[in-house]
Amino acid sequence: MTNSIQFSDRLRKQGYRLTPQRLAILQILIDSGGHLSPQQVFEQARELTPGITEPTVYRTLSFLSEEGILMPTHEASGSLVYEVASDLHHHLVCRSCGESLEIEHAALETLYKTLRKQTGYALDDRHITLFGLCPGCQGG
Amino acid sequence: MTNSIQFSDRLRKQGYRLTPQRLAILQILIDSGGHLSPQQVFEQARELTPGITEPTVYRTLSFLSEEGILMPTHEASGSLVYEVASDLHHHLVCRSCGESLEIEHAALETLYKTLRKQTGYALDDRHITLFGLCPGCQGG
DNA sequence: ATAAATGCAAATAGTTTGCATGCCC
DNA sequence: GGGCATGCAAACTATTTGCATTTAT
Repeated sequence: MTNSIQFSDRLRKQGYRLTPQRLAILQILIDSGGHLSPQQVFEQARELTPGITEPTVYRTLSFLSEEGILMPTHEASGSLVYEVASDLHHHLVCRSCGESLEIEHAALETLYKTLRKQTGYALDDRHITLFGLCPGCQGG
Repeated sequence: MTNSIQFSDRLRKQGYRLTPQRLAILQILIDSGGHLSPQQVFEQARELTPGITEPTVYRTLSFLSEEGILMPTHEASGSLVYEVASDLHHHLVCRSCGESLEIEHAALETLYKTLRKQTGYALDDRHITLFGLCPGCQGG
């Protein structure tokens, strides 16, 4: 259901332009179905729009994030990745094989509430990446 | 109770050397009582051991982390910080004023167990930084 | 004495900025 | 046509590496 067309009018109405570079970058993130680093996006974008440069990729990723179309996230490893902003969800990543899994925000709701009571802090992280070992990698 | 002397013998026995730079960096982290970035450590270290260089700070932070004396952590902002490795705990940071709070690992145990059941993943993050608004910053 | 750690300099990786040109609307 | 977006080049920041020298043991 997710496609780039639905963003077209929205952006145009705000006076922004739909360039091939922007569409390519958005399409790449949509097709990936997950999160990609700026460098990964750059490499894939070169195939769709030869001649595209890194600054454009970085600027576009920031732009689309400001528009709420993408969501930037820092993984625990410190690396920055982007993904299409959709429903609130978080990630589980296997330290061993790198496999990752989406988890619903509901899974964290309990923790948020508990901490709210204990500390008064109102947590608002919209995306957290948690690390561990997937079932397949736990075998001694 | 935490001081650098307890690490001395341990390191020496492994054939490592106790240099003024290493002791200074460790002391800085101990005194800070929290987490510091490599740059912050560097700035403070220059006062204790003039002439110290950035590569030394980076190498020492890595070294002490490998020895299990320090714990490196990536905050959600992507910046790398170090702190003295001690009991398992996590951090709550206020997005508005920056105030931070330690929370016990127990607070996350429930979440870990729930996710274990739901996904099979064995979570093992030993330090997570969560963001939100502290009580003082929640007021409209 | 000797191996480990430091300082210096330079390389590297990732990201950002300034500006003239190009192109979407 | 007008202004936003791009490409190019260069600057920047944080971090890492190589190597000769120093120094803790």
